[in-house]
Amino acid sequence: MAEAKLDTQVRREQIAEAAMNLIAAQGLRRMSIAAVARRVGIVPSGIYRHFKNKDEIIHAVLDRVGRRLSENVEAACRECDDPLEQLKGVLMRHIRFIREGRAVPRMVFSDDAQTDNSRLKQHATKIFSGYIGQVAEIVGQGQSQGRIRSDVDPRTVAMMLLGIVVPAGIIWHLTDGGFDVTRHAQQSWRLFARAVTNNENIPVSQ
Amino acid sequence: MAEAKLDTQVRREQIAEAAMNLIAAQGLRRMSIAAVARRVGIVPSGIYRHFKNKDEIIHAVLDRVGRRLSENVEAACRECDDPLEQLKGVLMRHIRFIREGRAVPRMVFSDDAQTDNSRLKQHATKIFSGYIGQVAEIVGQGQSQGRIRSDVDPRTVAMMLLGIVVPAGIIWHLTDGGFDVTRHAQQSWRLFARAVTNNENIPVSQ
DNA sequence: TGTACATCAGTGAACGCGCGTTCACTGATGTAC
DNA sequence: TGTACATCAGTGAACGCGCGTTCACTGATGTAC
Repeated sequence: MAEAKLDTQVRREQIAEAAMNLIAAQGLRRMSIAAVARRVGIVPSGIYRHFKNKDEIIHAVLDRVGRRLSENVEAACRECDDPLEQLKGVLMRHIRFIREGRAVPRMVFSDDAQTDNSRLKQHATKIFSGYIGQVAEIVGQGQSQGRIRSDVDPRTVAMMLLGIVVPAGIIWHLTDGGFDVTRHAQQSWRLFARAVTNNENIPVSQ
Repeated sequence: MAEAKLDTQVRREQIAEAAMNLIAAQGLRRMSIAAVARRVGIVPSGIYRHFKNKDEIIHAVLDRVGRRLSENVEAACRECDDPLEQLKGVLMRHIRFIREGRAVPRMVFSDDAQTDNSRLKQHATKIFSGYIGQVAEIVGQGQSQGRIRSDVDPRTVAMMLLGIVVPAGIIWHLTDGGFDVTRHAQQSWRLFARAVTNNENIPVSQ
């Protein structure tokens, strides 16, 4: 093959990216060293020039997922000022990830991550609760602006928003895309907005 | 070992039960033929007297899970007449499953079930949407009784109820039980009830 | 500018492990006579 | 009631496969002189 030699920093990026895409498309189980190597254009053993073992690759993927989720929230916040609209932005962006097959839910649910390695579990927990924390912050702002009811825990609200996404993503995957996640998100959003806003305020978006 | 010989009907039950418990406790990945055999008190190859292959065992487990979820809904319906209270009953029972480590979420999310075998995916979808359908029926009754808003799709409401359970279950597993799912369910229920009830009606339970 | 050398990304053969599954067998159980 | 036989649950050795990982190697790249 005589593949071009590339710097290990570049390869690490490529490998993590390939691994993430494989997990999104086929699940953690199918993310084998061989499959990742093939995508990168390298021989399996070559992977070990850049990562100590498979777990390290998964950690790298988790970092990427965390970064992507974080960017999601930041983009939604930049888009507008109203916290409620920002929450809707986060929701719809996440839904778009699912629709584009770029969501990595199996990551967190996967057996491997859950039973074997407690370091992976810890890392996944960190990513997960980091995301919830960011969303909860928006909720908190909405509360101090009087836009969102103050008698609820921001983190509970954040998790409920995630609760719209997760089961929808599962069905979407199970039915190979044969489920209208966008419609579901819009319908759920109406309910969600009604639940969290002060009764006085009618939510801006339908 | 000279294990006592038992009828194949009995063994099938035992095997499916053992497999389900293994999946609930350790995930589908760890549910190996060897592990199931050990629990049943049989040699691995003995399993094949009662099931054609591993997939058939998973199908049997899916049937069990479906039956269990169904019983859950029926029990909640028997308990009281108010549809809203019934929904809360379904929610809290599901939460109890999680707390007792008897929930089998990884089943549905698992990589194997999702990528490889489309028959398993179909079966999982059937179980999943069957459950949602049952809950949606309660919602429909609530709507015709004027207890629940009529401007929402019953299935969307059902999925939202599930949306309270699923992410909570994930965190519960990731943190080895270090997350108060009951508290989360109660908090979420308040929001949920506020969203789905007619504004006129104040929900019965706090 | 040209040569000698160190660095290090990529190679391919080989390993050990766990797992699902097969197969010829054993021996207990229940039925036919 | 007692014996002969068919049935079939349980056994253990063996298999092939995929996978993660190791290791001695090759050869391109970039630096020192």
